[in-house]
Amino acid sequence: MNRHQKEKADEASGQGRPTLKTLAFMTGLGVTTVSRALKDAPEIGAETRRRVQLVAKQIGYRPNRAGVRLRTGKTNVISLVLNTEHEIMSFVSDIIYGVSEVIADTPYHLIVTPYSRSQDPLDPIRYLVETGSADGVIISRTQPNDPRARYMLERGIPFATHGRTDMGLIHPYHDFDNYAFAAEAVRHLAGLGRRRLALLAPPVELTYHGHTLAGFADALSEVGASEIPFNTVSIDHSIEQIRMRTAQLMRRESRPDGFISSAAAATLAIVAGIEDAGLKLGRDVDVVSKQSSELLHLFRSELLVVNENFRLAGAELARSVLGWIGGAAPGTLQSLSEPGEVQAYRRPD
Amino acid sequence: MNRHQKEKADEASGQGRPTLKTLAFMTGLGVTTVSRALKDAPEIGAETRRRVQLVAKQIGYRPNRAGVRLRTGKTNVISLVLNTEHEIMSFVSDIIYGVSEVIADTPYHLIVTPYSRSQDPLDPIRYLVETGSADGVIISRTQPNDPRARYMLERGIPFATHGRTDMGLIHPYHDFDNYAFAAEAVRHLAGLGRRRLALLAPPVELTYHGHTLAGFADALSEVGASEIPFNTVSIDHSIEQIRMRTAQLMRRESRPDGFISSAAAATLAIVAGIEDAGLKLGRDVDVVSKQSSELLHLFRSELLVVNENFRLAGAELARSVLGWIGGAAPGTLQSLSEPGEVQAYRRPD
DNA sequence: GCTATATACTGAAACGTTACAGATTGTCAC
DNA sequence: GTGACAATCTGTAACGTTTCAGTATATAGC
Repeated sequence: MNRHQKEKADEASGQGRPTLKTLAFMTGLGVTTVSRALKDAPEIGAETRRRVQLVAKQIGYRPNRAGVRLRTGKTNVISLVLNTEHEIMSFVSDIIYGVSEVIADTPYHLIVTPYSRSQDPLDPIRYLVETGSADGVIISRTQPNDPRARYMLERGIPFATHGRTDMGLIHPYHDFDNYAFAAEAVRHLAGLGRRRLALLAPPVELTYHGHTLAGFADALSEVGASEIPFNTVSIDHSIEQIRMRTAQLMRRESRPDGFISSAAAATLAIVAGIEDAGLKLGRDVDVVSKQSSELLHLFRSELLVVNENFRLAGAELARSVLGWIGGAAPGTLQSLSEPGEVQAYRRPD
Repeated sequence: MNRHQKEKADEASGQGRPTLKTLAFMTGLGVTTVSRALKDAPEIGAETRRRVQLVAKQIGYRPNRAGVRLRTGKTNVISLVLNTEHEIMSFVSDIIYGVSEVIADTPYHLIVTPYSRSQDPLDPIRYLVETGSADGVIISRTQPNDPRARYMLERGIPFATHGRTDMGLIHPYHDFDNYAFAAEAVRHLAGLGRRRLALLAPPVELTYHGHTLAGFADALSEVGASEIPFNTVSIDHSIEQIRMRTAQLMRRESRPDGFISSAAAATLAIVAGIEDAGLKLGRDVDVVSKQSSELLHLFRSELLVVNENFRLAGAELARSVLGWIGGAAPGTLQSLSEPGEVQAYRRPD
């Protein structure tokens, strides 16, 4: 053993985190061989492969992310891009948990990339792409003509959108079927004898605003009910504004006898507005609302709810992005979640 | 210009992402000089420094994270470690937004590291430390004797805890003053003539369980009120269980005339339980609850609330970790957030 | 006994960065 | 004119990984 080799050995047996060099020294092989043995390359003997993998497991070898990333450009990172002002609360944590669930036994890390209202929504995307900070991206608040999706499609970076686009371009997405939700809600209200329905919709710029309106309109004509316009507010407005507008609406002669709400927080405001006007839920008016956690029935037992599972959405989105990174065709990574039945309150046993 | 230099130049002017080499070529300097000029090293001439920085800005140079990380070990990552089952929803997103706000104009990225109930809470921490995946860590669900804090303290990795420990060890934290919250709540209820108070506390293993109980007990004896034990459930229990236990309690002869609740979701269950027992909020019993968003008053206007700002907590936690990374003394990075007044509902104008 | 070919392994280079150890000037004291 | 010293800049090596271009040995064909 010459001086050069001696030094190498000394380094490799040092107590720092084990590297390929450590493994190479311990097995008596070259780093190249070790590197290949660990990824089951065919040109490595079966016996050697097993031996290397055994030693690696024994000493708890874990590839250095910076080394891999520098050499290959692979970051092993998925970025979830969030709007810090608009995103509804519970929504966010559920999505995060869903994503986490899926990437838990992969080498991927989840980084949260925020942007605020004041910024161009493209800013964080540009940052991610320009700096190569992620292998895949998940975005929400998807628009029919979404510049972010277009941008990422142009650059060839894998992504998935929460909600669909409408640009004639194919990309992975997960969406809740808001057309079906609105239509079912209308039918349910019609079944209760309600005939004059108001819709508190998502903000116009988002794709699912259109879906929701279409489901609402189609079912209205199907059941022969009519719409009471309520489009001066959306679920993005403040609780106070929604409450006030609802109260105003309910004091009119031509008030609705049914509401459909696209978000649980907004529903609280609607109910408050209804009661501000001196009317009673279940008697003067019925409300069907989406919710993502089972809380609305505690709020008012007269509420009618449809559940939207955001944890599932997060999981599906993560699966889609990983699939695209893994080489699957984007068109095969799209999913739509169907709403369950409209649920009335059932008293606990 | 010899062949060797020519090649270098060709590479450096290529259209890939600019690196130090690109800058070195453009300015006619060496990479070492450029590297130093960018970080304002004193041995670089003022004029050169300006020139390099100007060019860097012009062509949008951004240091390659993998390069820095490999060379220095600095990850520029803060990890937020979350329990995917227990963490209350809105809570999580607010903390994330708070952290994001603070690290927005730093080179730091936020990664979310989840762990589930089935796992040892130390697992994710060990992973982060062993793989050197983060420069700083934020943990929640802090316990009086917290193995995670102890572990990180031993390894010398900067972290901050949401909630305090009680091990005689010094580390950064941010906490809400739950002692003051419980005490104020008791005083407020006593002021309304309530004398028999029940507390729905945090789970026993968390540090703030103790704080809350202490504030509750101290104020009880101060105002001469008594406790109706309600310790078969905590805010970690399911909505259904809390509701059922509350209803049971309220049907007893010795029922409380006041409740204090440490979490908004649990408060919904308490109110439901109260009403299940045929009693009326504000008449038979008053409830003081913490909340992190202004929703409880919409739920029942009779509720009394104290606000806890989790976005602020996230921001403080991020500042603490960054401070520690930056070399500040851990003991100077501790903060306690005082609760505001107990708020009754005020009708909107 | 020779070449061709497959098998199993290896060293060197490169990704972008920073730290170390110089190298080249110019200035000043004497 | 010489030595000392500060000011400013530079090349090389290293972090851990993968890829490229081999090398060495054994097997087979003829």
